[in-house]
Amino acid sequence: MNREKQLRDFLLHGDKIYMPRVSVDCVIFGFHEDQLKVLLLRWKDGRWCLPGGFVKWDESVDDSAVRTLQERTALNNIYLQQFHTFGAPDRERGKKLKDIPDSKKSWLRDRFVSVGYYALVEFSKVHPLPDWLSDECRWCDIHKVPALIYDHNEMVETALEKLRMSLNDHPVGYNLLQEKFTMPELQRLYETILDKPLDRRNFQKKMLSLGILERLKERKTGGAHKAPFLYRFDKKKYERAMKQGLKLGF
Amino acid sequence: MNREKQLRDFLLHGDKIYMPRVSVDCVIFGFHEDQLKVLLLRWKDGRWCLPGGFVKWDESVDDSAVRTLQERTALNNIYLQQFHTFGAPDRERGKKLKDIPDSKKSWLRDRFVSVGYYALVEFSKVHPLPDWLSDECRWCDIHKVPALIYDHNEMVETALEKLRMSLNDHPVGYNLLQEKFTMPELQRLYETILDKPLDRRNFQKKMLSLGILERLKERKTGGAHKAPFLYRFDKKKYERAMKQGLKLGF
DNA sequence: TATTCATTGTGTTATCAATACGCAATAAGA
DNA sequence: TCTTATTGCGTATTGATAACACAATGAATA
Repeated sequence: MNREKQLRDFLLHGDKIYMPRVSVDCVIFGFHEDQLKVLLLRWKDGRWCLPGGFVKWDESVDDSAVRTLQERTALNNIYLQQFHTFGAPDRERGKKLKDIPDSKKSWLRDRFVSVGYYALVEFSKVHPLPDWLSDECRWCDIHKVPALIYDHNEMVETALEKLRMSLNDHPVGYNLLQEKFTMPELQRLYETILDKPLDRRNFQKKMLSLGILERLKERKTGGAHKAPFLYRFDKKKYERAMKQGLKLGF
Repeated sequence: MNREKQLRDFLLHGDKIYMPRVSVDCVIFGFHEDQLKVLLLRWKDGRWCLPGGFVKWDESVDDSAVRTLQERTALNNIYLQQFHTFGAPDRERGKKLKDIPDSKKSWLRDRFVSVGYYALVEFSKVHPLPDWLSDECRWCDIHKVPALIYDHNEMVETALEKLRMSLNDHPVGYNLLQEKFTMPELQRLYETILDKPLDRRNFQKKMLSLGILERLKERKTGGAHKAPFLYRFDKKKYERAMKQGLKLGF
């Protein structure tokens, strides 16, 4: 079988391409139907995990995260942020490599330290792709993440905390929403990330006061009530405001 | 010579104790004479670097940072914070291992990824100790850091940025100052870290409003002017306030 | 067609925090 | 004793945040 040969070759000779002891894992956030989502992989043995990968000898750790992201989402120019490195000695304890011949000689045998990144992507543009070890790659509601391998649940938690903290300096809506969006949509994004309700009117006031939004003439029709305006980020004003550092203060 | 044998043994067999490819570097901050300081090492070849070390096979990356700290400062219970991982493929380019026999076989040969930590210590309690590769371990003013090896200058910059950002959530004075201190001393600490002047009266008002300081009956005499009160942190109130998250807002 | 209803857009007011100062008290030196 | 730089405490002003009122709208319903 071809895949078996591929796996065996990876186990025994992967260290010619990849640096041992260091890996990368990505918490990829998306926003859909008023819910914050993360992208998960299901291994052939049924267990769930975060998208991740290894670092090539001649590439930076950051670049290996970019590569992982591209391979799983088919997206370029992704907003990516290193958030923490996980280095417990037993973090990969488990049945890794079990039943695989020659695994004792593999470069994967001993412990790995993993550098965690989180990414913000536009949900509708993503086409999730499983890797060659996985059967499935799909979005999962942030509140319904199943048990993941190793310390990956902790990674999701930590990534969400860091995302929350960066909320005051980085208008994450720019990366998570579609180009055109309504004020209620933007508000629900913030409410979902912060996990608390915000006053509708004060939220709108604060967002508009930042001067980074452009109101379009269109409205979003089709809803059952008053049609809200559509907005988009004004890229120039957005970047000018970012340099001076936003202060949202939620 | 004994030291040469020790070095050779470390180069050839260190990987029995230490995990290759991953290292740890520490930016150790202290505060003395109104200046923020970092602890630096001078190698036998004259170059300066940050205190760092390697990760034992059975210890966590965090623990290896704690061990490094203890070995350089002879302190326990140090406030330590992982702040970034540095993983450029050429970050150790230079004359590492040059002129050392058998270096081609060493586990140190290829690239390392380094996990950066910063520490806050009480200057007066530290007894800087060089490691076995260094001649000297001493404090250096944050504004006068010389050229350091590899990417260590970038590490200092990044650590300072992160320290600044954490200033609003963590009253760093608790870790950097002596037990008893005056309000002007606390203010100058903040001014040094933020690199900007603060209004004396508003600073005092805000600090006292946090309710984590205890004013002592003593005053600090000996100065050329009005004797300021001495304060210390009220540990219970301090920790209670920390759980709810301080908001300093400088 | 008129009515109902949930939702949106735009205010106003009250409260709290941050900033900019004024001034008396004080310790050391002249 | 007087001067000087500094400390402790206080107030006025400004600005931001939080709480709430109300008219406008678009679809569903009677």
